Amino acid sequence: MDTLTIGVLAKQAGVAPGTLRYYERVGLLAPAARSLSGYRLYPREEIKRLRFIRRAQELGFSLEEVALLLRLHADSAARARDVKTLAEEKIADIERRIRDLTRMKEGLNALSRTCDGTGPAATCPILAALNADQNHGD
Amino acid sequence: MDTLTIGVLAKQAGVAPGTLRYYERVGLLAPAARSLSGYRLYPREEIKRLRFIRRAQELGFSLEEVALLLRLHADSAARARDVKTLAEEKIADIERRIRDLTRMKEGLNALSRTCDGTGPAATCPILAALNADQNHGD
DNA sequence: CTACACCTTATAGTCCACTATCAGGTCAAG
DNA sequence: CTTGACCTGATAGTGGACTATAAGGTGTAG
Repeated sequence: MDTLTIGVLAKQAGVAPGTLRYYERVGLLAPAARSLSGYRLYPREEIKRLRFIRRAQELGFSLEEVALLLRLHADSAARARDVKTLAEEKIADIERRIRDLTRMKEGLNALSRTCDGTGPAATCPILAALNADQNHGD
Repeated sequence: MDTLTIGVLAKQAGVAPGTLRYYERVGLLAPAARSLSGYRLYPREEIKRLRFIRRAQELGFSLEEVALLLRLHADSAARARDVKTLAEEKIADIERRIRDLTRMKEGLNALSRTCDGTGPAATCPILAALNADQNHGD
């Protein structure tokens, strides 16, 4: 037959069987057909959907957003504009996170440069800065 | 008296009272002294420790790492080198996260550029790319 | 016929840093 | 003496994406 059990599909997709059950529970995968004994039987092309999910995840989309992308994909009334908007919002979101991280990194770099890494921690300007009475930057 | 109740200290530190109880539970704050009726009574200088915690958090340190920094700060045998190493590891960690996010952003930008945002989603090259049989980049 | 690998569901746990809720005790003002 | 704002501890919930465990049923090779 041209159907896959959960373990086979999971292996092909590079995920755990439990992940597929989880995806079904949260509505990311449609409930699979069942064998007489209750085993899930997936059509071979379900691997495509799983690849879609993984790629979208790698681009930073949450599973909820992936589900929306999949709905847009299946909806003949959906507009390309909606997809592009999602992508652009995600880009903006990622840029915000990069800015936050960059700010942290710069703060750490500034502190790190003040410490020559010798002597007791009591003399470490990094700890001194964290412990200062006033605020450092503002 | 020169002690603060949990609500007053929390307000001065800009956190919720529950946060201070939580910090005590996880060992970030020493158990506070108690009034006869069991109220926590904090010395006024505890605000310094809370500021230390907040600053370190803003630099990207987890509470566990903050606890370590505080231990180094209190330990006369600790070396400045250890503090600097922590900072450098955190910088490297942040740089990794920035690289991951940058990769995502570039992937999204590449896809986003391919879509002119007109027409039905079925024609959207973003969805087409997510849905492709082969892998996009490799 | 018996291993053994697979499958099923339900439920709970993970990480992190809190936040919320509950049932009750305390303190100060009016 | 009551009201209301505070405090206490214990316990559970949040978000996100799973992972783990338990107790059982199934499929197949030897």
